Amino acid sequence: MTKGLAKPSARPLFAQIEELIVDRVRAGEWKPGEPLPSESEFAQFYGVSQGTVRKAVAQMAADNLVMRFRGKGTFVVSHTDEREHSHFFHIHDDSCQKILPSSQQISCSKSRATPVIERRLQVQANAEVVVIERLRTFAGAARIFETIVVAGATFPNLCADLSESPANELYPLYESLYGIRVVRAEERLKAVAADDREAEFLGVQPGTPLLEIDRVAMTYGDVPVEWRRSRCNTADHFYLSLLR
Amino acid sequence: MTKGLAKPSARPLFAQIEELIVDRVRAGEWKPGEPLPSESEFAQFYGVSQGTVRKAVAQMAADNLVMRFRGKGTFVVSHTDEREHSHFFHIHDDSCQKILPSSQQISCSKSRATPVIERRLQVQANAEVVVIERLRTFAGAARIFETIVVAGATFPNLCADLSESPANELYPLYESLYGIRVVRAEERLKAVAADDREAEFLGVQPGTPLLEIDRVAMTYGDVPVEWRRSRCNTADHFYLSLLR
DNA sequence: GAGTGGTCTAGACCACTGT
DNA sequence: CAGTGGTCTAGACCACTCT
Repeated sequence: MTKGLAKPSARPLFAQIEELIVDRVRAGEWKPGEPLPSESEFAQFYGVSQGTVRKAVAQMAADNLVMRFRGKGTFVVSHTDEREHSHFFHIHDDSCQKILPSSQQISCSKSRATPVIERRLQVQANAEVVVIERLRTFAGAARIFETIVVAGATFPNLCADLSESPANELYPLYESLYGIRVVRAEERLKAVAADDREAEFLGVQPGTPLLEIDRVAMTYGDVPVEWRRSRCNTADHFYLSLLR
Repeated sequence: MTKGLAKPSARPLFAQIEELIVDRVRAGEWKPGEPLPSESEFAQFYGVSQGTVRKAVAQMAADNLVMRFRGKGTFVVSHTDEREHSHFFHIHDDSCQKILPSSQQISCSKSRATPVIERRLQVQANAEVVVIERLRTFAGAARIFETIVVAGATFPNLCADLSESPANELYPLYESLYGIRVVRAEERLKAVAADDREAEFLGVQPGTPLLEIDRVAMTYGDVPVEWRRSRCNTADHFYLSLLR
């Protein structure tokens, strides 16, 4: 009957509603795992039809920000969820089974951002950062040497937190201890030669080809959270990429 | 008012309509680049509401089977489209520009399927296949050595076709000459050492780390069409993978 | 102006989960 | 049972394209 908010805006109503709800999720109004208000509640609150709210929330579900269950409700996704474990991990073994590696920490220390880190993490020149080195193992064999860098300002006590409760997966920890949810990532893949240190940790000859995965993980609004460089021995494994 | 087809089926109506329309596209009722009937025509034809057709066709658009333009209509996508060029090509240079390589054919010949080809291309043991070798060049430098295998039964005259009209991109050619549309692909990435032949073509030392991309390209219904192994010198380039 | 896809509404019915 | 999300319908209006 009436157009509702009747804004002369170019953006569709459902996209505006989506943005409003995403902002509230982002602000922590509902924590990971908690239910959002129902469609009808949102519709009443924003003065739009239920169909418009549905389209907004459906888009959030497609973006993996929320999960919907018929008869139960809509819930903020959490890296703590079983099904979210290893969401960004794409290594499979040669028989095409998805791998769940264990992690062993080599070091954790504070340092200063190098130029490449400044650019990829979008931090100030010479900013304080936390650097973690880890070795990841599948089926008893060390396969990945991993260097992880996060901003010290954002994760002030990460090394202490990790020594208190060693974590196999870091993203659930970022979420539970620092309230930061990784929602997307960009990975750049190259083939490189193992240097001496990597070769020793991975038990291969220096110069052995390794698959380098250079990842920037981002939270809402494409804000970088973590830079990670994984060097993988892909003798018995591969990185799976599905294109449509 | 009425439920329409009123099937007691578990699958939603829109999904059934989608399947019916996809089957017709697949059968070639509308060729790549041609317009589909309008939403209202489909709605009348199938005896469902326009909204249900909309949902079906929207899903096809999300799967990249069709493209929709307001005021114009819905069109079967074609690899001949400008914007579909290099749709499955994910190599960028280190300044993050997407690369459009040129291709130089090294060889094209008929051969017999090896066990790995049988499995990946899902052809009979010892089936006739066409094997193409190509060298791909960016900015004057050879960067990718590529081996391509397709079923001989499906592409009987491919070598002759290629010598007649050398093609930089093969998928538009599969589509225009054989009516086969590649709609999705699975890529497996590894780091490998260059063998002597690859090293010579790529101008590197044997043993140099190369990024291997092992791709199976598929048409409708996940039927394999082509197997391709690309070995890339990633000294100045990377493979981009976006995770959400 | 007629036809296209895109948005928005309002209401009905369904399947499912909780109590 | 009331409440949730999921499907389907019917109709209105809009922005855009072609003729």
